[in-house]
Amino acid sequence: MKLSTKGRYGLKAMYDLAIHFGDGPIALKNIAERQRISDHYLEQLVANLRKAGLVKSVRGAQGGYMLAQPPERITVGDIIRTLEGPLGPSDCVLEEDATSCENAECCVTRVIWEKIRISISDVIDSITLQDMVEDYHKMKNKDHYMFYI
Amino acid sequence: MKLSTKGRYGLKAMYDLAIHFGDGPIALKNIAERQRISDHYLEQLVANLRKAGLVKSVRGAQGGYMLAQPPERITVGDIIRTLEGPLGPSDCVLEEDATSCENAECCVTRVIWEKIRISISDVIDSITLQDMVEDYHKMKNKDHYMFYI
DNA sequence: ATGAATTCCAATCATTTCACTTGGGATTGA
DNA sequence: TCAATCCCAAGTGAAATGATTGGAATTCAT
Repeated sequence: MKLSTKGRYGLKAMYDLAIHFGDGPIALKNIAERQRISDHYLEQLVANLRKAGLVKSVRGAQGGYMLAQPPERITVGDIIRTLEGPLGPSDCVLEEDATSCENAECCVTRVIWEKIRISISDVIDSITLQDMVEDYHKMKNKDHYMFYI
Repeated sequence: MKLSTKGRYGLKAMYDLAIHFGDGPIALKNIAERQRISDHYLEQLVANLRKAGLVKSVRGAQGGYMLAQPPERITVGDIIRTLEGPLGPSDCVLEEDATSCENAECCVTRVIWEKIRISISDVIDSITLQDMVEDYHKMKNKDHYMFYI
């Protein structure tokens, strides 16, 4: 019941881009260093985020990535779903493409999985990158010697 | 972000035992047939549930398993945690043995994982096997030709 | 113009996890 | 006594995970 590194690294990278929103393109190498992620691996994740329209890229020297929309318009759910696929603790309750089960109508355990799925969705859909940026600024004020992560 | 079959099959089996609570020992073979699970695989799961004190066994012919406590005293969370280990979308927020991260204090993404973990716990800790048995009886009344799953 | 920095793309790979299966031994009721 | 059951340990094939490798294309700075 864990998220894979795709979702975890991906959110870190998007958070990093949100902190630097408006600063022009940010090179993947810098994000990978700050967040301590293999840059080649991060590249694969960001490729998916780009295809999903969440980031845009600038090629060539001094190129990099930036959020395709302002931080308040991108939710944690947008990012996690892009990288992990449709959510749900069981295939029979996935947000999309739920595996049809002939007994879905009378499956008592299914009701549980659905509740879990909804509770997770509620959390991730209610948090935007802007919320995270604000958390960052609060933390920065408390302990001014710490850099964000 | 899925539960493994351990948690899913395990909950089905415990639900089956809850339906038959008070009927004496239920053979694993019967549970496996009704729930359409490999019986040898289920055996491994039930072994863990027994070690955790959630079921008790009767050996020999006409033996089987039964809930060690009444259905209202066993939660979905008890079962899932026994079979899947401590919950959490990331190692850094596991219910037990959270991997200590030197930056935990100032990690903004960690806050998200914690919220997800709590929302899942809230769901699974609030549902008992008795709740599921009641769901079963409601469904049975609606469509009396259907057996539970 | 050139070259360094960067994104883009495709393939490969080692390890781990998953979901079982296999093969038996121990216990007990009929 | 034997069939049914629980108990136990090990093995296994397939898939997923989390990368690494190697290079092509693009662009800015000089």
